[in-house]
This record gives sequence, structure tokens and C-alpha cells, in this order.
Amino acid sequence: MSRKRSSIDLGAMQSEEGVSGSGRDEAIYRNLYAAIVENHLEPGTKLPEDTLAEAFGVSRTSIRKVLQRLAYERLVDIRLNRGATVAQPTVKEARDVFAARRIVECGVIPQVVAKATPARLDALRDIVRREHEAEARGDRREAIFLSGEFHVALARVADNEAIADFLAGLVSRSSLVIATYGAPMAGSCRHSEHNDVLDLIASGDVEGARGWMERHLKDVERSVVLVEEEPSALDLRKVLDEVARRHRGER
Amino acid sequence: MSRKRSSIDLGAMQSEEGVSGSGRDEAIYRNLYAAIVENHLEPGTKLPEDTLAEAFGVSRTSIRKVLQRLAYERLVDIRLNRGATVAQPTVKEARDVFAARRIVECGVIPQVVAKATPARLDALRDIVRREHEAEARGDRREAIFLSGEFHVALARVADNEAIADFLAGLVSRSSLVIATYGAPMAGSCRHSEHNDVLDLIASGDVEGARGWMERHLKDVERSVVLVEEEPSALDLRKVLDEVARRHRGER
DNA sequence: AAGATTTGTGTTGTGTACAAAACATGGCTT
DNA sequence: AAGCCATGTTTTGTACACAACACAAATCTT
Repeated sequence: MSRKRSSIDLGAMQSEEGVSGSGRDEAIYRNLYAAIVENHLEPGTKLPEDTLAEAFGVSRTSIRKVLQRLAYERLVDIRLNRGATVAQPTVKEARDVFAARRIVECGVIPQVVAKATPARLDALRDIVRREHEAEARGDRREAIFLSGEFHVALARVADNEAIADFLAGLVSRSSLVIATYGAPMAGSCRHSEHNDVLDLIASGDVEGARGWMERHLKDVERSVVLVEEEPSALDLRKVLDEVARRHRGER
Repeated sequence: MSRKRSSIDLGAMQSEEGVSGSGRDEAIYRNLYAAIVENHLEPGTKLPEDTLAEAFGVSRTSIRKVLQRLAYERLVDIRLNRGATVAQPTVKEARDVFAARRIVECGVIPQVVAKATPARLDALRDIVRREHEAEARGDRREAIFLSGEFHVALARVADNEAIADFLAGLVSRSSLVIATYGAPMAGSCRHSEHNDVLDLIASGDVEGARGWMERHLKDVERSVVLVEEEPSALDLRKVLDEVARRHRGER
């Protein structure tokens, strides 16, 4: 399990911005976030506060804050007096998320082309390279993660934090959608090649890039939303212990 | 409904009913939210937990939850061990917010046109009517509020919750931007007429509506950020205010 | 007198305790 | 035996208390 997050993730930049907690909260948040987005915790899994509190070695207060934040991001669902569960996006939610991604990711293309520099494009190509490596090695989880990272990193070229943060949230929700309705073998972006859009961007072809992105996102959506499955109960304990162990060991 | 009290109008709708304990949180959130976006609380205002807790008649725990949520929406700024203040958007943040609005509001136009019905358009025209009334009556605050409502309601026609919620956040942040950098004589910022875009939408003119929206949002941005105060100037003013206050012997 | 250190005050961060609500279990009625 | 109500258990919601930190004033040092 290579866990070499390139710190493009939510955590790094948010120490300075509005939603800040102490370092410990951040670490817990990142762990739970990763556990959900990487599908170590299946949608529907109950997340009892004291269980989490004990697992992470803190009190319920801190856990509540983290759960609250994840609820704002629609990654967990909190119902009154009924606690938190890993969110299970509905089909409409899934459609909304992908439609929103089409609007946002196609909409930023002009700015992306305008602000693209060789250095930034190289950084993006590096993500694609690692994505290919993960695919070649059969690491589907990492490939999906890097695919999402690519989309977010591409949008960040436009240098618009509001857009980038929103898209990051959409991408993480996409992971949940894939976890909930995903076809077993559908590697999300396998049909298409992320390098293609980079070439279009490098050549300044705004309309070409926009069209590519539109087709790409429609492909992804098609490969996912078709199948509907029933959620299943699962071993919360083992996964949670693993998460907590990583939490202690890695920090 | 402009409340004109110098101190915060807190606890107005507090003791309504007692069924859901979370309803109280919602009420507190709504009050603070309204106070911020309607500019009853100026950007930079400190929001001490104890004060708010006492004012609303709850403990700090509930207040913290509300403040966390507002921080997530970028309406308040929480710094570690330093408490919460009403957010002061930077110039770049302001630009990002408006650029994001252009992308989103223009991007949803096709869906809006597709899903527009006479009933929904009538509801939108009703908002415009109330907006005109507020303007005619000189109620600038209400007019600004309804203008924002119009943009959000228009986007909601597309029936995409992710997009609509994101735009609602952008619009509320726009109010903060206006409060921070707004022109003193911003009564003149109503160059454009919201009914025009409704006509375009009713006639199914997607490109016309998109172009209108793009121009409209650029107009709004120009009327606001144009008065761009330098960050140094802002800091200087704050420092001077502080110095003057101490000179008068306050605090 | 100027700078640095210490002390004081207030605010926030975190843990814990208690109350209320939901959940699960078992006995009772029909 | 099946369904329903009552009771006990678990989990969440809220308040409270103490510790940690930041900011400011006052004292000490040179």
C-alpha cells in the first residue's frame, strides 16, 4: 500500500484557511476522509462516535467535529439522534454530481488553457504517468485515486480556489458514487487517455479540450451509474482498527 | 426586513418550539447567516463564543457547531486559538467567487432552459417584482438580497442540488464581498434587468441567455471590485482605527 | 528609559458527565 | 404462536469544567 499522497489533497492548504482545526483534528479528518474516499469504509457503514473516539484515542468532541465536517462535504450522513453513516448517494445525487462536474470542468477549460505553463503541464503529466504505473501494476484503487487527482490538479491550473475546492468535493463524492454503484471491473477512466487533453491544452485548443472533457466525463458516468446494488453490512471493526493503526503509526 | 439595532439582533426566533434539539441549531445558524450576508455584522467583527452562547441562551457547544458550519461556507474565519470573525474576503477571493459564478451560472443555462416551465418562470418573475418594489422603496439591502435570491432560484430550475447549493454559497460570499469592497453608492448597480433573461429563457434562446448572464455578472463584478482597496490600505485603516480607539481610551 | 521577561486576564480547545432519544429485548395479552 | 407494550441498554445531544493558548499589561533588568 503506497500511501504517498501528493499534498494537493484538501488537508495541506486548509491549515491557513477558514476551516481549521488543531493538527490532531486535521489528521483524524484526513484519515477518515481517505478511508471513505478510497472505499475502505463501504457506503452505509455506521460510524458510532465513541467507537471512533476510542479508535483514535480522543474524546467524542473531536470526533463530532470531524464527522460534522465530513457531513458538510456530503461524505457522511448525519441524522438526528441517529448518528453518522458513510453516505450512500442516491442515483439522482450521482447524476447531479456528474452533471456538476461537466459544467465545472468544461467551464474552467478556457482559464486552464490561458494559465497553462510547461511546468504545470509537466506536473500533470507526472500524475498521468503514476496513474499508468498504478494501472500496469493492477493497483485499481490507486489508479482511481490518481485519476481523481488529475481532474482536480487540472482544474487548479485555473488558479481559482472556489472552483478547485468545489471540484475536489465533487471528485470525492464521485468516488463514493463509484463505490456505491460502480461496476466491478470498470476502471473509471480506462477508456480514455488523460494525456490527450493535455496535448489539446498545450496546443491552445480550447474547444477541442472542452469537447474532450465533455465526452470523457460522459463516458465515466456511463460506466458507473448503470448498475444498482444493495448495500451490505460489513466488518467495521477490522477496517477501523487498520485506520486507527495507520493514524498512530504514520503521523 | 431590516433590523436596525446597533448590537446584534440575536435570539429573536429562539424559543419557538422544542421538538427537535437540532432545530435550535438551525435557527441560530439562520440568524447568524442572515446577520452576516445582510451586512448587519461587518466583515472582521469578532464573534466570541461566550457572547454568542449567552445571547442565544445555549452553551458554547452549540455555538461552536454553528461557527464551524459558517467557517466551512467561508462566511466566518476561524483561526487556531484565536476564535471566529466575520470573514473578510481578499481581492483574489472576490475575483474567484465571481469567476466561479460566471462558470456555474452560464454553465447551467442549458439545463435551465430545458427544464423551465411557465410556473417556475412565474415564480422567478415574482422575485423580480419584489426586487423592483424594494428598489422603488429604496430598500437597498432587500434589493440586494432578492437579487441574490433570483440568481439562486434561477439555477435551481436546473434541478441540480450540488450546483444550486454551491451557487448559493457563492452568492452569500458575494454579499460579503459587496460588504467589504462595495461601492458606497451601489444603488446604481442595477443597470440590468433580470426579467430580460427570463424572456430569453422562455423563448428557448440558450446562447442569448448565456451571453446575457455573462455580461450581467461581469457588470456586477465591475461595479464592485472596481473600488478595489489595496491590502496595505486595508491594513493601514485597521491599524489607524485601532490606534484611534486606544487613544480615546476604549478597551 | 528601552527591551525583555513575567504575570494576568480572557478566550478557546478538549474531555467528561448527565439527559434525552432511539434501539433491542423480553414478558404479556389475545 | 404472533403481536404489542414495557423495560433496559446503547447512542447521541447538550451543558459544564478544566487545561492550554494568545494577547496585553506590568515588572524587572541593564
